[in-house]
Amino acid sequence: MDVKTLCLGILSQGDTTGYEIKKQFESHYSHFYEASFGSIYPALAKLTENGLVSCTQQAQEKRPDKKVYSITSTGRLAFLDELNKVPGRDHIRSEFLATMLFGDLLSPAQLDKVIENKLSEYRAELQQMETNDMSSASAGHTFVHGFGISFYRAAIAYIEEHGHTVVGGALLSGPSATGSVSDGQHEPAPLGAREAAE
Amino acid sequence: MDVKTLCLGILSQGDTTGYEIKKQFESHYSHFYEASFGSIYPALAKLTENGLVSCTQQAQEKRPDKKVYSITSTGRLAFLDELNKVPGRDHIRSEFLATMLFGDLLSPAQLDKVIENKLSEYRAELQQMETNDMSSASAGHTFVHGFGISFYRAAIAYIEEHGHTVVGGALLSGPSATGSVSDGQHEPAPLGAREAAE
DNA sequence: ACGGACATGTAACACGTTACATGATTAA
DNA sequence: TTAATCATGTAACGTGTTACATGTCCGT
Repeated sequence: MDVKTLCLGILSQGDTTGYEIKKQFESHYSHFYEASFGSIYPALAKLTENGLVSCTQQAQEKRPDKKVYSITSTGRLAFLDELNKVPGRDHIRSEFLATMLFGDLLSPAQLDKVIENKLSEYRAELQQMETNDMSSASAGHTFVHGFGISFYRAAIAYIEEHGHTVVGGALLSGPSATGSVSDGQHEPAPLGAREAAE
Repeated sequence: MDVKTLCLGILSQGDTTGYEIKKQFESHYSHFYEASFGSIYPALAKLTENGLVSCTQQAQEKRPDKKVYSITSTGRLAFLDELNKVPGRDHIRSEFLATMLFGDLLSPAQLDKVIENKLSEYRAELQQMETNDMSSASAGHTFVHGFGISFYRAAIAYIEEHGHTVVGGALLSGPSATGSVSDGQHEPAPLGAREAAE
């Protein structure tokens, strides 16, 4: 689902501006979709060009004209059409998991740090979501919000329970995992000319 | 994490070809990363150009030369360097969730179909993962595999428990939204304050 | 005869990010 | 004065997908 469609969806819930749409992405949608101004404004322009939304310019004293967008009936149909498509597969894009996948290459201390970091990140995210007031949200929003919470809970529980197995694995297969591991503050190898020929 | 880095990681586990790398993406990595030939081959070429991998051409009778790539020591360092970066935020990219978000626009029947479809998809995925033999996998692979399983379990449980709330919501927001539904004992607020004191 | 596995690669295209450009207002 | 918020937009760039090009071998 691209930014154009997501904008259309947001506009289906009420008229608003590009600036506001960005803020919505940052607040409720940030856990599974995001968008920057560089994609939102062109998306809105394109939608207008295609007649899926209309735009009312509101002159403002000392600021750029505020452009309030409204979804048109054509736009509503197009969005419904999009919603009726069979949704594609989900993807968990996670650099954390990628790191764990190759965790055997890291020292136990580093792995531990990565795990603890992600754990507190997840916990913070979870707490923030749990304190969110959903009482005035639509059923759909509430559902998705709850999904996010349940994802974070499962992830936290899993990592708490199994994170150590990777650290253990690293200990066993580490070529030079001697006691001198010290803190993660060690000199990382130079590898300078890596991008030299770019 | 881009395809170049992922290829480097795969090559850190043993020499192989571009074709084989693609197959690995399809088999164990498909749940959270993927890549096509159109990105793998150029990535390998770039890595070779930068000296992070080396390539041994193996002439074959009636096929293009098979190119077996090996990670170099420079490549190993570069990959380690990458792993030591603080991993970025995770993202759940899900068209299913996007659909649910705007679920109020769909008819109960359609919503139900979407939910049931996703549920069987998840169940199939889960079953496939659960029957996977991980006994010879590294600790990292096992961890990530388990993470996936626990994600699918949580998702299935959540949808089973709360999917109906969205369908219910759609029913309520119909043309005649009788304001008398307030029996206080109803479905809203699935999660959130539920176990705040856990 | 036809599709699929093997095996590599290129080019056009889509889509999004980052950084820049502009510029007023308000709170620390 | 510094930063944030308001408000819109463009251009360069990165990164990846899709579709194409090339050609053999094998099973049905």
